[in-house]
Amino acid sequence: MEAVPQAVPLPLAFADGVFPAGCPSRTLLDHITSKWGVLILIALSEGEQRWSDLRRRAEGISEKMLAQTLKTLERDGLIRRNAQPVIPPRVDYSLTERGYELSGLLVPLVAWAFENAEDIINGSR
Amino acid sequence: MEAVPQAVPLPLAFADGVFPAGCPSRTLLDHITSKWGVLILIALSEGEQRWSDLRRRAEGISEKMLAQTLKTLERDGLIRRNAQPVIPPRVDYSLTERGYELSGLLVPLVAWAFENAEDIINGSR
DNA sequence: CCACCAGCTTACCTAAAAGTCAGTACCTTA
DNA sequence: TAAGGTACTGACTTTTAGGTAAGCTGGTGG
Repeated sequence: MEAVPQAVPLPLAFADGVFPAGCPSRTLLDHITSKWGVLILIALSEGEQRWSDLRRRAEGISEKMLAQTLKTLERDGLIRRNAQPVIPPRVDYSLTERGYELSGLLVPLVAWAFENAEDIINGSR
Repeated sequence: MEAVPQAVPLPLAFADGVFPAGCPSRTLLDHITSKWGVLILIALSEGEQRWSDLRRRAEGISEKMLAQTLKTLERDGLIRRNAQPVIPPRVDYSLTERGYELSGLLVPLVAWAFENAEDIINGSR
């Protein structure tokens, strides 16, 4: 690895961007970077899944938080809820276009975290 | 925009990845996706900055949370603290290589959030 | 006739995150 | 002599996220 650059080359328009308090992007960021929000979005990036699949996939999530997180993401237009009127009930969740766009950015981030986590958290600097 | 794909084409190795509870990546993810963690990392992606700059940049942050967030990110090896022994004190913060790597993934995410936030949060679906 | 499945909702409670505010050190400028 | 800038720390309180556990629906299998 080469020297660490002191300024980022990425096209930034954050001059007065995300930083102001009360900016809507703060809220949106809170939703998608919430403890379970990321996991759900990542899980759905692998394709449509039903309630019980998600519950199993996002290990440790409670039903309450699953419901809450799904509602928030649906309200934000990131995921789609498809309830089939069958008995026993069957509800499928999937990403919307917008959610898919987002997950494209989220997946590399989570992958990076996954790769670096052990080194970082359990010492071995 | 075309049809929404049902499965993501990205190379995923999450089969038994981030999802297990107690996995270190959950902790790391919590650090970097914390309310202020993202903002600080993004701010530093624009280059080295001192304490008071960051305080102004991440509008609304308290001194306590700034200190706490900086410490966590430093412990994770994502940022570097450079204290000069001058009076009045001067402390500069910058990204490490690892932090720079991460910010490369974070910046597009935040940019996306910034662009989509208004639409999403204030209706106008 | 009872229990069970899936997909929730609700009420209640705890723990963790974050805010408030005061204080500290040291020197400079008014 | 007093106020102010910089980079903090610590005590205390509030807010919010999250966990636990129970209940509901309405057919179906035992």
